[in-house]
Amino acid sequence: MADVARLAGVSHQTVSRVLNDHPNVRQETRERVLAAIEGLGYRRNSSARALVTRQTNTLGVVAFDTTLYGPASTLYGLERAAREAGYFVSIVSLRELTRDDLAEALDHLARQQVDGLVVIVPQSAIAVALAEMPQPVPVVTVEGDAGVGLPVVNVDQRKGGALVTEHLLRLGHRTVWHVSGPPDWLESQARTQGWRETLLAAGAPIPEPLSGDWSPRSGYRCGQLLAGVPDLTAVFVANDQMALGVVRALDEARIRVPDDVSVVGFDDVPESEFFTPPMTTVAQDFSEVGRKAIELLLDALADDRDHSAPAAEGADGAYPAVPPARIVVQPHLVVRRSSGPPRRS
Amino acid sequence: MADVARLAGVSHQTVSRVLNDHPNVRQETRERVLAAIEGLGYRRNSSARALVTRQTNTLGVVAFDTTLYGPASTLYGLERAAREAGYFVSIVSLRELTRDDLAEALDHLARQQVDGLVVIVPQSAIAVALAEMPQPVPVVTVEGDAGVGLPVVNVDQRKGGALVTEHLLRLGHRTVWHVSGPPDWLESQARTQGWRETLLAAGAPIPEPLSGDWSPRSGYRCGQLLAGVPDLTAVFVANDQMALGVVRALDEARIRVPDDVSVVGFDDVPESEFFTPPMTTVAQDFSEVGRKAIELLLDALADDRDHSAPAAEGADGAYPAVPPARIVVQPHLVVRRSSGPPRRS
DNA sequence: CTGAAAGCGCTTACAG
DNA sequence: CTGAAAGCGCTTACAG
Repeated sequence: MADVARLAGVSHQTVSRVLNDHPNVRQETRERVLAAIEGLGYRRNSSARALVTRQTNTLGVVAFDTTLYGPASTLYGLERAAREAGYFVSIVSLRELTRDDLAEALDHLARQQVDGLVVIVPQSAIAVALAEMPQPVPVVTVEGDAGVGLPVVNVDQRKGGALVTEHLLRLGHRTVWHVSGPPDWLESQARTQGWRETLLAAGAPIPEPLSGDWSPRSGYRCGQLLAGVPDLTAVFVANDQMALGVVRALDEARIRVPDDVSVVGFDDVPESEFFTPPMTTVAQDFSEVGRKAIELLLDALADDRDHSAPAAEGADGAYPAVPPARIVVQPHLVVRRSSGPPRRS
Repeated sequence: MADVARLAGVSHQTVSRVLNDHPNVRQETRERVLAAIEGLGYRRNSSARALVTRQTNTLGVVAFDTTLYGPASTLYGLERAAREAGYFVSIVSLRELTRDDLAEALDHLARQQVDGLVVIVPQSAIAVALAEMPQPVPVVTVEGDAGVGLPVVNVDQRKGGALVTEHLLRLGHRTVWHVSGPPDWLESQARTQGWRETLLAAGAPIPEPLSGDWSPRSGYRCGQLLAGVPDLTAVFVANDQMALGVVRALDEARIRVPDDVSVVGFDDVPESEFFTPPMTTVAQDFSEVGRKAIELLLDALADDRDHSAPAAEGADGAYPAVPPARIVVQPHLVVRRSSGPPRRS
């Protein structure tokens, strides 16, 4: 910066001014400085800047199992939105969904002095744990709505479960069986709730749901159980991977999809259109979720800056009690060949 | 830090010494300082530290399409290994695989002053472009071996292609058709090469390969073409997603897998075991790739520090010309039901 | 083994 | 519109 100042024939804080788009710089001076910057290939030292501004311009993301399509897509949306807003993104993937791992991740990111955090917290216990941890910086949660008072963006999973169930009922099925995800996952709970409520509203019998761990293998095991159910005509499986396993197990039991049994998944992974048969499923706009989360976080950061200015605060310095922001993204049903009317028996 | 020093009754650089595990601190002093740190919940300011040490302790990763299983898994391995080594990881996903996007990504990461970079460069043109760009910090490439002189870790894709082809020939197929990935992808080229060499060595006819873009849809289109090939008995498809599409298209043409035609994929995505039929494929240890890449990068960083010390350098300050490091991870064949002996016609 | 001093490269009131 | 000065919170020779 000193070099730039010298070459442009100004002081170094004038250089700083043009770098920060300060208004009080004469046009001609600005141009001279810009030329010097260009000529020297100068690049501002971000550490020095962070030291004085107390902002690192980096956002932390903590996620779980980013090899799955959903988290990976959300992460992609987050990264893209953050970068477009001029932020760096630092990521940590949890090995396990435990309180300790989460605490460690937050600690790691705090060490880096991120300006804000987005945490993907799929389990209720984890959402609660997160809410109880000290939060030195603004936090936005994704899929973490356990009513714990943190800002959240999520997909309306309950609606998704309802869409599937309505679809199957409308096709003429008397009821719909269900393979849920792990019971302690929020997404899993909401999808199951949507399914149950819809059956209830329709006066349809409500079978005992089976549950898997999202993996195709667990779906396969549930499928083997389902193959023994008399009168089975329709199954709602809580994700596409498990649905694939269910179809496989039914196939091995000589039960045809959709001729004998309709199977519907959830997520609309890119493969699902090419499963045998192509899978009816629910699409979620993960990128949108990522974008919205960053939007919310940037809003929170801006609020934070406003409030830290010693302006119109309450006497006790407390923030006005605004309810935490909530953004809900709507899913939609994608009908393919794995679902159809029940076979007349 | 001043607070800690005061509480411990020492100067602030003694605090710095215990923080940096400097040997010259009396045990008793160290303990007093540690206690003060604990008591105050003190955490070192990383920006200030980075400013003076010129190390941010963060590694940059640039990847393309991290929603795919391979890149997502590699990223996971990278992140985990980096964090275990005490590094932060900052990620940028390329929207498009172009020179401009790559340059922009590197610029972004340079702005953050990462200590080192791992770049996943699947296309030959991109590998070349990367090699030509100025590299202010050590770089390790993944799947980027275009002989451009950068350190690289990759999977032996050629071997993978050979494993598949040998497997099918051994089952008794006269030859093996091939659906490759995009021709400008290095992984694609290597898999095709392994296939071709194996057919050649066996004296088998070499059909003209089809090619897709890794998506299930493109596999589906190729499958429709293959359905019209007389004498078709075996196909090697360059990834599992496309293989899924191929199977779907064959199925629609009433061609049964594996009864009529054997199909083999590549990658061993978690779903492939539950496809209908379960897919024979090639497994790659993506986490291992990630770990090795970080290992290589950390080595390079250590070398860099050694060399920047004004020790035993050549007169011109040039580094000794060691060839760039290369790590090759071996893939292995996973045989499932989608491949079998040809039908006697 | 420990402390006083300088400096890393910026930004930010404060003057002019 | 522009500059001289202080300071952000560390580390690192340099003394003692």
